[in-house]
Amino acid sequence: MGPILDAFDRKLLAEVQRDAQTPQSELGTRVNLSAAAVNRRLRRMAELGVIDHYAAVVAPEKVDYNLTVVVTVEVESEQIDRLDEMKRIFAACPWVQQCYYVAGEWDFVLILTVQNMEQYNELTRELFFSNNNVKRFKTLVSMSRVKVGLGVPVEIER
Amino acid sequence: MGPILDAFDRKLLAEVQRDAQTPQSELGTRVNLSAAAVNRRLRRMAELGVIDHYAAVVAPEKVDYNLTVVVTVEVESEQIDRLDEMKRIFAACPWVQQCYYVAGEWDFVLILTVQNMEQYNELTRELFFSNNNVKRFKTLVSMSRVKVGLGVPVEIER
DNA sequence: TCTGAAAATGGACCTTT
DNA sequence: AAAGGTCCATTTTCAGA
Repeated sequence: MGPILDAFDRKLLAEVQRDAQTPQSELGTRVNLSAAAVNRRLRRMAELGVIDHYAAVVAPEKVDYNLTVVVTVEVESEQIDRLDEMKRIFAACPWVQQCYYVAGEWDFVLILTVQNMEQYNELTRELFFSNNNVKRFKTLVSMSRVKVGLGVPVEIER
Repeated sequence: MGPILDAFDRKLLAEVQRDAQTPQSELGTRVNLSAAAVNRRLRRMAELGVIDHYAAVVAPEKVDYNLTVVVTVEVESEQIDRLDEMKRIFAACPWVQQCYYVAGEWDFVLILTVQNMEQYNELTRELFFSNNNVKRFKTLVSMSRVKVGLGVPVEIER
């Protein structure tokens, strides 16, 4: 599978990851391409799945979600179907923004966005205490969201 | 303080967090509002900063970024300016997608997106080993990104 | 809420390499 | 062929009545 993206594509990706509202004509002047070419390239990358989707990014604190919590979880059994069950539960929880199944000292890492500690306490009961496959979990309360994004550094060479 | 969002706003937010490309007319039929009303509400939320920005979401694996790593970091000194320096460094690193300053057993949690282990090794040298304020750090390699998003569960009641 | 203007997208078609 | 550019139709956004 050859390189799918050229330098134009990468520059465009960097731009639309930062701000997807920029008109294609403006993107064109920035990367030195006509608006039509920009349009074709963006469409192509969407079709390839390189661009998965476009999304509005909401500021949690503006909607009273002031608490971000990182939780590490160790499981009791690593049996496939029990793991799948946990993944399903975590993924389905609206307060769980991210869930990674990891190798290392822990089995899962979760990023939760909640309104307050009380809400988090409720969630711990729901997600961890009442789940008999959770051996232990550790809570790290975020005091500052230093950097928050999902971007991919497509234009970086190394 | 917090701007008031009604049920329409919340439903709209949920929609555009999922997919920001949906035409406002279509959003209108979904939430039972005219396209113009949808337009005004979205604009208002953008002005209030509730909607911070719009972004293209790139699929990392399609651009050869197949490795997600969660790193916990403990610092040597919690002196303000040394912490600020670290935050600055972490935030400036293109491979660092997220950085949380946390309370608990660790001081920082980082989410990194890299192409391979070799690249991660280089980064550990750059970010951790060569930083004399890093006391220790722990690496958790993601085997599966069970859920990945930045959404806020605005439409959930509790 | 409706109407219409302005802007942006996306296709047709031709040119360049 | 593959990709760019120009032009034009269609769709979408957005302001005024």
